[in-house]
Amino acid sequence: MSQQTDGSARVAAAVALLRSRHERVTPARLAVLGVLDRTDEHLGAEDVVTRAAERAPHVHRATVYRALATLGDLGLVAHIHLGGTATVYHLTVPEPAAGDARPHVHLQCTRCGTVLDAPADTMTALQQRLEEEFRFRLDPGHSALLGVCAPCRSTAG
Amino acid sequence: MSQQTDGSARVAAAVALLRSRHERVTPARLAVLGVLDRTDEHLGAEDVVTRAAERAPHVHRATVYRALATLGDLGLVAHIHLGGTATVYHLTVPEPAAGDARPHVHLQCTRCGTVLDAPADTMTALQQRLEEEFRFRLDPGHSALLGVCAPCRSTAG
DNA sequence: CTGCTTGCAAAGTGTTTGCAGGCCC
DNA sequence: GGGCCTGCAAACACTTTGCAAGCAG
Repeated sequence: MSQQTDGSARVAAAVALLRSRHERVTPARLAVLGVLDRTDEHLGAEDVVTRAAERAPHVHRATVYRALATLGDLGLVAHIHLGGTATVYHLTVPEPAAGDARPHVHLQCTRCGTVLDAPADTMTALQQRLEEEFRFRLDPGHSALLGVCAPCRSTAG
Repeated sequence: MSQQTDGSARVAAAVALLRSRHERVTPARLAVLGVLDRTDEHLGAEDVVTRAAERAPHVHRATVYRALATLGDLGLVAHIHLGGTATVYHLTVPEPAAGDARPHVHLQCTRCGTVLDAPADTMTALQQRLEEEFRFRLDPGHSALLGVCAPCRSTAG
């Protein structure tokens, strides 16, 4: 495994933000950031715990949960609710340059559990409508949209 | 037990459907149906447990969960995922006459937890789009849309 | 040094399961 | 009666909390 440096641009930016907020940069937090930076898939808290343990020796479950909460409050990490039950986390790229990696929408099949990614603009219209009609600021990527995927529809639909 | 209005049209219809499927009509199931029929709010499993206990003496937690699962499989009860964590249940009116009470969309504020109801057609366009582009059959009411409500936006946003 | 963070373990939620007995049909 | 349904308790997965010790700043 090319243990790519923790010096990833994203991690570096995250650390910078932590410092600017006078938040401590600890091994546990670095491990969590590193884990999230290293994958493009969505990891559950438990997955983060497991992978973080590979990076830092004794990161405890509770510590990871606390780190995820803290980083979440700082806006460095965001979570998505899949299936209405599972919560998965991902890094919200804080790179000044990067054009704000707009989170895509998640479509989850209630039959097979598969998660499809739809472009962010899929919900733009809805977002504007909710804004106008209800003054409700929709967070498009915060929860997955549930339904049945194509394969499952033909299987027994 | 002389219970008020268990003779609700909806409960009666539900019972009829249970019988037609050769499913047993038990006190516990009747209690669950009665509880759900009696309110228009969305109840969590635990709420159903509590209220069901008032109707039937010793309905156990596990029994309520099993009843909700069974009734769900039969299409008599549906659940919605709020906030991505809480699951709430409601009766899906099986009355032949009723024009299929299409469930409305739920908008939940991640700050104050309030749940707003938006008309079902709010997501019609999105639904069609997902259908065409991904062959994904969206279930509009299955999970709440998360975001920030008007009051909370002005409060600190 | 100061006190935010961590580790650990235990307590909490919310939901599910194995069994023996009970009740619907 | 037969077999599904229930009650009970324990198992479960996930997340949170109380403390004392540890380390960042």
